[in-house]
Amino acid sequence: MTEDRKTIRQMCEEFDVTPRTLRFYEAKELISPLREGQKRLYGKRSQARLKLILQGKRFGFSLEEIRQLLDLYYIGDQRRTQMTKTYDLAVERLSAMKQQRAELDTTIAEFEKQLQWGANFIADLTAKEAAE
Amino acid sequence: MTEDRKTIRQMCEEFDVTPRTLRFYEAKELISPLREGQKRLYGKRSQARLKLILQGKRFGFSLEEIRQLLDLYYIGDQRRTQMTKTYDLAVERLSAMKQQRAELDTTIAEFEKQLQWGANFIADLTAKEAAE
DNA sequence: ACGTCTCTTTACGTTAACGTCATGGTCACC
DNA sequence: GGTGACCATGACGTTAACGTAAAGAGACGT
Repeated sequence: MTEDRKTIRQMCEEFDVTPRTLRFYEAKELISPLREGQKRLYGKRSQARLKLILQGKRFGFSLEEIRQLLDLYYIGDQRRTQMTKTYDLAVERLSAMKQQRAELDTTIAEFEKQLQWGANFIADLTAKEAAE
Repeated sequence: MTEDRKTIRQMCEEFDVTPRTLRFYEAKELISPLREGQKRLYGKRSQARLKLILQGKRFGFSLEEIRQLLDLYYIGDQRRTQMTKTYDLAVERLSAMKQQRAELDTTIAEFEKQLQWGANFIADLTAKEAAE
């Protein structure tokens, strides 16, 4: 028993979110912390899920999409049909991510070229003004 | 004169957006089409900008951020101070994008591992049921 | 007992990025 | 000269993802 249950405040500091955010995620059934009386206690599982949620957000997934992805990580005892559906969804998502990475690659490349051009432009401006 | 001014409807079809979206972008000063009487006419510049806007959106930039980035592409006659500021902003953004790509890479990797695990899990389930 | 934290729930407010009418002008076509 | 088709400008509605304020319970120090 690794005894690492954290209060809401501890969670907020560790993951840099507000209490409201955590309660919001709970309302959306993304996390389900334990209760000690009234107070929420976030165990290991909740912490791991929150980490995944924040990861997902950084890649532009909506909370609803993230909720579905979480099912992949925490399967448990579902029926296979349901699982397969989730799995298929994940496969799609993965290919979307690869597609996105490809686009990101070319965008970065173009962007770097553009930046180089911008740098030259600024250099030109500076030269001109020095010459006056 | 390449005479490729398009109406709002033509733009919508070509870029798969609604008229409302184009007017909205205009209100936010992201595009400024010409006018023929009352009607909007989108020239080459507007088309190029729209393309960039949609690109930016796919990478999670907000419209406001995109507006700033567009200044980098269409500089014109600004003062150097302003330019340099914009340039610096772009450099930051580029490094953010590279960072994002790195994260994306590891996420894809983890995700693939997880998917493999999920596939095995499903396979197990199937085997069990077949055995019953 | 009192004040002060930290937690709780409930509920209304906010921002971005449009969607969705409602209303009205203009032009070609029949 | 009416009737669509396409355009315009308001102006109000919508969704996601929280923010923020109100009101109250429980534990703790003095």
